[in-house]
Amino acid sequence: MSRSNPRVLSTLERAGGFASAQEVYKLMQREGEKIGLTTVYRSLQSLVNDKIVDVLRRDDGEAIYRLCGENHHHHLVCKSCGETVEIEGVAIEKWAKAMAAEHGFRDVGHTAEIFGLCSKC
Amino acid sequence: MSRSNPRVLSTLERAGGFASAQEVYKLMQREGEKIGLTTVYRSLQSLVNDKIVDVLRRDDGEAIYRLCGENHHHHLVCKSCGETVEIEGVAIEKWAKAMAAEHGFRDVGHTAEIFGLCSKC
DNA sequence: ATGGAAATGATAATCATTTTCATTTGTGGT
DNA sequence: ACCACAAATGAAAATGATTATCATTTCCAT
Ligand SMILES: [Mn+2]
Ligand SMILES: [Mn+2]
Ligand SMILES: [Zn+2]
Ligand SMILES: [Zn+2]
Repeated sequence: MSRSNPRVLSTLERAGGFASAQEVYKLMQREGEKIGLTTVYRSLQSLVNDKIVDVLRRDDGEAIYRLCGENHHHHLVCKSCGETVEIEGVAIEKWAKAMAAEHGFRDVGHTAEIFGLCSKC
Repeated sequence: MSRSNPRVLSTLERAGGFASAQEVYKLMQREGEKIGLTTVYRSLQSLVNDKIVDVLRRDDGEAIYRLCGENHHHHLVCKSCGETVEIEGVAIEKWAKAMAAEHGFRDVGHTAEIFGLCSKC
Protein backbone atom coordinates (compact mmCIF):
# COMPACT_ATOMS: atom_id res chain seq x y z
CA MET A 1 0.00 0.00 0.00
CA SER A 2 1.09 3.57 -0.54
CA ARG A 3 0.75 6.79 1.36
CA SER A 4 -1.36 9.66 0.14
CA ASN A 5 0.32 12.42 -1.81
CA PRO A 6 -0.34 15.60 0.22
CA ARG A 7 -0.87 17.68 -2.91
CA VAL A 8 -3.91 15.56 -3.74
CA LEU A 9 -5.51 16.26 -0.39
CA SER A 10 -4.68 19.94 -0.74
CA THR A 11 -6.35 20.04 -4.15
CA LEU A 12 -9.44 18.27 -2.89
CA GLU A 13 -9.68 20.83 -0.09
CA ARG A 14 -9.42 23.67 -2.56
CA ALA A 15 -12.08 22.06 -4.74
CA GLY A 16 -14.68 22.73 -2.08
CA GLY A 17 -17.34 20.04 -2.41
CA PHE A 18 -17.24 16.73 -4.20
CA ALA A 19 -14.74 15.95 -6.91
CA SER A 20 -13.98 12.82 -8.88
CA ALA A 21 -10.47 11.46 -9.33
CA GLN A 22 -10.50 12.62 -12.93
CA GLU A 23 -11.55 16.10 -11.87
CA VAL A 24 -8.88 16.36 -9.20
CA TYR A 25 -6.36 15.27 -11.80
CA LYS A 26 -7.47 17.87 -14.35
CA LEU A 27 -7.49 20.55 -11.67
CA MET A 28 -3.92 19.79 -10.73
CA GLN A 29 -2.84 19.83 -14.35
CA ARG A 30 -4.46 23.20 -14.97
CA GLU A 31 -2.61 24.56 -11.98
CA GLY A 32 0.65 23.30 -13.39
CA GLU A 33 1.16 20.48 -10.91
CA LYS A 34 3.13 17.58 -12.29
CA ILE A 35 1.40 14.37 -11.17
CA GLY A 36 0.14 11.15 -12.68
CA LEU A 37 -3.47 10.02 -12.78
CA THR A 38 -2.45 6.79 -11.10
CA THR A 39 -1.10 8.65 -8.09
CA VAL A 40 -4.31 10.64 -7.80
CA TYR A 41 -6.32 7.42 -7.68
CA ARG A 42 -3.97 5.83 -5.19
CA SER A 43 -3.96 8.87 -2.93
CA LEU A 44 -7.72 9.20 -2.87
CA GLN A 45 -8.11 5.52 -2.09
CA SER A 46 -5.64 5.86 0.73
CA LEU A 47 -7.49 8.87 2.12
CA VAL A 48 -10.74 6.94 2.02
CA ASN A 49 -9.05 4.07 3.76
CA ASP A 50 -7.89 6.38 6.51
CA LYS A 51 -11.39 7.82 6.71
CA ILE A 52 -10.13 11.30 5.93
CA VAL A 53 -12.39 11.60 2.90
CA ASP A 54 -15.80 10.25 2.03
CA VAL A 55 -16.52 8.50 -1.23
CA LEU A 56 -19.87 8.09 -2.91
CA ARG A 57 -21.08 7.55 -6.43
CA ARG A 58 -22.70 9.77 -8.98
CA ASP A 59 -25.69 8.47 -10.89
CA ASP A 60 -23.40 7.55 -13.75
CA GLY A 61 -21.29 5.46 -11.39
CA GLU A 62 -18.28 7.74 -11.16
CA ALA A 63 -16.79 7.84 -7.67
CA ILE A 64 -16.66 11.24 -6.04
CA TYR A 65 -14.64 12.27 -3.02
CA ARG A 66 -14.89 14.93 -0.38
CA LEU A 67 -13.32 15.87 2.91
CA CYS A 68 -15.08 14.22 5.76
CA GLY A 69 -16.00 15.65 9.12
CA GLU A 70 -14.06 14.02 11.92
CA ASN A 71 -17.07 12.56 13.72
CA HIS A 72 -18.86 9.46 12.57
CA HIS A 73 -21.90 10.25 10.45
CA HIS A 74 -24.12 8.98 7.67
CA HIS A 75 -25.42 10.38 4.40
CA LEU A 76 -28.71 11.41 2.90
CA VAL A 77 -28.15 11.60 -0.83
CA CYS A 78 -30.36 12.84 -3.65
CA LYS A 79 -30.47 10.26 -6.44
CA SER A 80 -31.15 12.94 -8.99
CA CYS A 81 -28.88 15.91 -8.29
CA GLY A 82 -26.42 14.39 -5.86
CA GLU A 83 -27.06 16.84 -3.05
CA THR A 84 -25.80 15.30 0.15
CA VAL A 85 -26.68 15.96 3.75
CA GLU A 86 -24.55 14.59 6.56
CA ILE A 87 -26.84 13.27 9.23
CA GLU A 88 -26.59 12.07 12.79
CA GLY A 89 -27.30 8.46 13.52
CA VAL A 90 -27.88 8.04 17.23
CA ALA A 91 -30.70 5.61 16.49
CA ILE A 92 -28.45 3.70 14.11
CA GLU A 93 -25.62 3.46 16.59
CA LYS A 94 -27.94 1.98 19.19
CA TRP A 95 -29.49 -0.37 16.67
CA ALA A 96 -26.10 -1.63 15.51
CA LYS A 97 -24.94 -2.24 19.07
CA ALA A 98 -28.18 -3.96 20.04
CA MET A 99 -28.14 -6.26 17.00
CA ALA A 100 -24.50 -7.12 17.56
CA ALA A 101 -25.08 -7.93 21.22
CA GLU A 102 -28.15 -9.99 20.46
CA HIS A 103 -26.17 -12.21 18.10
CA GLY A 104 -22.92 -12.29 20.05
CA PHE A 105 -20.89 -10.16 17.65
CA ARG A 106 -18.12 -7.86 18.87
CA ASP A 107 -15.90 -5.13 17.43
CA VAL A 108 -18.68 -4.13 15.08
CA GLY A 109 -18.81 -1.28 12.66
CA HIS A 110 -21.62 -0.38 10.31
CA THR A 111 -22.59 1.47 7.17
CA ALA A 112 -25.88 3.22 6.55
CA GLU A 113 -26.96 5.43 3.68
CA ILE A 114 -30.31 6.92 2.79
CA PHE A 115 -31.07 7.91 -0.77
CA GLY A 116 -34.06 9.50 -2.43
CA LEU A 117 -35.18 12.75 -4.03
CA CYS A 118 -34.44 16.09 -2.44
CA SER A 119 -37.00 18.87 -2.20
CA LYS A 120 -35.70 20.55 -5.37
CA CYS A 121 -35.92 17.47 -7.53
CA MET B 1 -37.63 4.50 -25.32
CA SER B 2 -38.50 0.83 -25.22
CA ARG B 3 -40.71 -1.38 -23.13
CA SER B 4 -39.37 -3.87 -20.64
CA ASN B 5 -38.99 -7.45 -21.71
CA PRO B 6 -41.13 -9.43 -19.24
CA ARG B 7 -38.62 -12.27 -19.09
CA VAL B 8 -36.10 -9.89 -17.54
CA LEU B 9 -38.46 -8.95 -14.73
CA SER B 10 -39.31 -12.60 -14.22
CA THR B 11 -35.64 -13.46 -13.91
CA LEU B 12 -34.99 -10.64 -11.47
CA GLU B 13 -37.87 -11.93 -9.36
CA ARG B 14 -36.44 -15.42 -9.39
CA ALA B 15 -33.04 -14.07 -8.39
CA GLY B 16 -34.61 -12.86 -5.16
CA GLY B 17 -32.57 -9.94 -3.88
CA PHE B 18 -30.14 -7.73 -5.71
CA ALA B 19 -28.70 -8.63 -9.08
CA SER B 20 -26.66 -6.71 -11.60
CA ALA B 21 -27.48 -6.52 -15.31
CA GLN B 22 -24.59 -8.83 -16.07
CA GLU B 23 -25.82 -11.32 -13.50
CA VAL B 24 -29.37 -11.27 -14.81
CA TYR B 25 -27.99 -11.82 -18.30
CA LYS B 26 -25.83 -14.79 -17.25
CA LEU B 27 -28.73 -16.26 -15.31
CA MET B 28 -30.97 -16.14 -18.36
CA GLN B 29 -28.29 -17.71 -20.52
CA ARG B 30 -27.76 -20.55 -18.07
CA GLU B 31 -31.48 -21.21 -18.17
CA GLY B 32 -31.41 -21.37 -21.94
CA GLU B 33 -33.18 -18.07 -22.57
CA LYS B 34 -32.21 -16.43 -25.82
CA ILE B 35 -31.72 -12.74 -25.13
CA GLY B 36 -29.17 -10.03 -25.77
CA LEU B 37 -27.25 -8.16 -23.11
CA THR B 38 -28.46 -4.89 -24.59
CA THR B 39 -32.09 -5.86 -24.04
CA VAL B 40 -31.34 -6.77 -20.43
CA TYR B 41 -29.86 -3.31 -19.85
CA ARG B 42 -32.72 -1.59 -21.62
CA SER B 43 -35.36 -3.55 -19.72
CA LEU B 44 -33.82 -2.88 -16.33
CA GLN B 45 -33.55 0.82 -17.10
CA SER B 46 -37.17 0.86 -18.13
CA LEU B 47 -38.21 -0.91 -14.95
CA VAL B 48 -36.29 1.61 -12.88
CA ASN B 49 -37.94 4.39 -14.83
CA ASP B 50 -41.36 2.96 -14.05
CA LYS B 51 -40.33 2.60 -10.39
CA ILE B 52 -40.93 -1.12 -10.49
CA VAL B 53 -37.32 -1.75 -9.65
CA ASP B 54 -34.82 -0.04 -7.35
CA VAL B 55 -31.27 0.54 -8.40
CA LEU B 56 -28.22 1.22 -6.30
CA ARG B 57 -24.52 0.61 -6.61
CA ARG B 58 -22.08 -1.87 -5.25
CA ASP B 59 -18.82 -0.67 -3.77
CA ASP B 60 -17.11 -1.47 -7.05
CA GLY B 61 -19.56 0.77 -8.90
CA GLU B 62 -21.62 -1.92 -10.61
CA ALA B 63 -25.34 -1.10 -10.65
CA ILE B 64 -27.57 -3.60 -8.89
CA TYR B 65 -31.33 -3.95 -9.20
CA ARG B 66 -34.08 -5.36 -7.05
CA LEU B 67 -37.83 -5.41 -7.04
CA CYS B 68 -39.40 -2.48 -5.26
CA GLY B 69 -41.45 -3.18 -2.18
CA GLU B 70 -39.76 -6.51 -1.75
CA ASN B 71 -39.43 -6.73 2.00
CA HIS B 72 -35.83 -6.07 2.57
CA HIS B 73 -33.63 -6.95 5.47
CA HIS B 74 -30.17 -6.09 6.66
CA HIS B 75 -27.07 -8.09 7.37
CA LEU B 76 -24.78 -8.77 10.27
CA VAL B 77 -21.60 -10.14 8.76
CA CYS B 78 -18.53 -11.66 10.40
CA LYS B 79 -15.39 -10.07 8.98
CA SER B 80 -13.39 -13.19 9.77
CA CYS B 81 -15.44 -16.24 8.78
CA GLY B 82 -18.13 -14.57 6.69
CA GLU B 83 -21.05 -15.89 8.72
CA THR B 84 -24.08 -13.78 7.94
CA VAL B 85 -27.22 -13.18 9.95
CA GLU B 86 -30.26 -11.56 8.41
CA ILE B 87 -31.66 -9.02 10.83
CA GLU B 88 -34.73 -6.86 11.21
CA GLY B 89 -34.37 -3.12 11.01
CA VAL B 90 -37.48 -1.54 12.49
CA ALA B 91 -35.34 1.11 14.16
CA ILE B 92 -33.56 1.74 10.89
CA GLU B 93 -36.78 2.11 8.95
CA LYS B 94 -38.03 4.72 11.37
CA TRP B 95 -34.72 6.51 11.40
CA ALA B 96 -34.56 6.63 7.61
CA LYS B 97 -38.07 8.00 7.35
CA ALA B 98 -37.48 10.58 10.07
CA MET B 99 -34.25 11.82 8.50
CA ALA B 100 -35.82 12.01 5.07
CA ALA B 101 -38.80 13.96 6.36
CA GLU B 102 -36.60 16.30 8.36
CA HIS B 103 -34.66 17.25 5.23
CA GLY B 104 -37.52 17.24 2.77
CA PHE B 105 -36.49 14.11 0.89
CA ARG B 106 -39.05 11.76 -0.64
CA ASP B 107 -39.08 8.32 -2.25
CA VAL B 108 -36.22 7.27 -0.04
CA GLY B 109 -34.57 3.91 0.27
CA HIS B 110 -31.64 2.93 2.42
CA THR B 111 -28.83 0.49 2.95
CA ALA B 112 -27.44 -0.65 6.29
CA GLU B 113 -24.93 -3.32 7.13
CA ILE B 114 -23.23 -4.26 10.36
CA PHE B 115 -19.92 -6.07 10.36
CA GLY B 116 -17.70 -7.38 13.12
CA LEU B 117 -16.55 -10.63 14.71
CA CYS B 118 -18.96 -13.44 15.47
CA SER B 119 -18.92 -15.40 18.73
CA LYS B 120 -16.85 -18.22 17.19
CA CYS B 121 -14.13 -15.94 15.89
C1' DA C 1 28.00 6.59 -1.12
C1' DT C 2 25.13 2.22 -1.36
C1' DG C 3 21.40 -0.94 -1.14
C1' DG C 4 16.78 -1.75 -0.57
C1' DA C 5 12.14 -0.09 -0.01
C1' DA C 6 8.59 2.96 -1.31
C1' DA C 7 6.54 6.13 -4.61
C1' DT C 8 5.62 7.46 -9.17
C1' DG C 9 3.59 7.54 -13.75
C1' DA C 10 3.30 6.00 -18.57
C1' DT C 11 1.10 2.38 -20.69
C1' DA C 12 -1.82 -1.43 -21.28
C1' DA C 13 -5.59 -4.21 -19.64
C1' DT C 14 -10.32 -4.64 -17.56
C1' DC C 15 -14.89 -4.29 -17.57
C1' DA C 16 -19.48 -2.31 -17.05
C1' DT C 17 -22.30 0.48 -19.74
C1' DT C 18 -23.71 2.98 -23.94
C1' DT C 19 -24.07 3.75 -28.80
C1' DT C 20 -24.74 2.22 -33.55
C1' DC C 21 -27.09 0.24 -36.83
C1' DA C 22 -28.69 -3.54 -39.50
C1' DT C 23 -32.11 -7.06 -38.92
C1' DT C 24 -36.23 -9.06 -37.11
C1' DT C 25 -40.75 -8.87 -35.29
C1' DG C 26 -45.27 -7.05 -34.44
C1' DT C 27 -49.41 -4.41 -35.90
C1' DG C 28 -52.92 -2.34 -38.40
C1' DG C 29 -54.95 -1.16 -42.67
C1' DT C 30 -56.10 -2.63 -47.46
C1' DA D 1 -52.35 -12.38 -47.80
C1' DC D 2 -49.74 -8.24 -48.81
C1' DC D 3 -47.70 -4.10 -47.68
C1' DA D 4 -46.01 -0.18 -44.87
C1' DC D 5 -44.24 1.39 -40.88
C1' DA D 6 -42.98 1.47 -36.09
C1' DA D 7 -41.01 -0.90 -32.30
C1' DA D 8 -37.91 -4.30 -30.46
C1' DT D 9 -33.79 -6.84 -30.66
C1' DG D 10 -28.93 -7.91 -30.40
C1' DA D 11 -24.18 -8.19 -32.40
C1' DA D 12 -20.48 -5.42 -32.60
C1' DA D 13 -17.92 -1.30 -31.74
C1' DA D 14 -17.15 2.74 -28.83
C1' DT D 15 -16.81 4.89 -24.40
C1' DG D 16 -14.85 5.87 -20.13
C1' DA D 17 -13.59 5.08 -15.44
C1' DT D 18 -10.79 2.24 -12.78
C1' DT D 19 -7.06 -1.10 -12.08
C1' DA D 20 -2.88 -3.78 -13.09
C1' DT D 21 1.96 -3.81 -14.84
C1' DC D 22 6.32 -2.60 -14.58
C1' DA D 23 10.31 0.15 -15.43
C1' DT D 24 12.15 4.25 -13.42
C1' DT D 25 12.88 7.64 -9.88
C1' DT D 26 12.99 9.28 -5.21
C1' DC D 27 13.80 8.37 -0.17
C1' DC D 28 16.16 6.88 3.74
C1' DA D 29 18.84 4.37 6.88
C1' DT D 30 23.29 2.46 7.41
MN1 LIG E 1 -19.39 12.38 5.23
MN1 LIG F 1 -34.21 -1.62 6.17
ZN1 LIG G 1 -31.89 16.63 -5.71
ZN1 LIG H 1 -16.95 -15.40 12.44
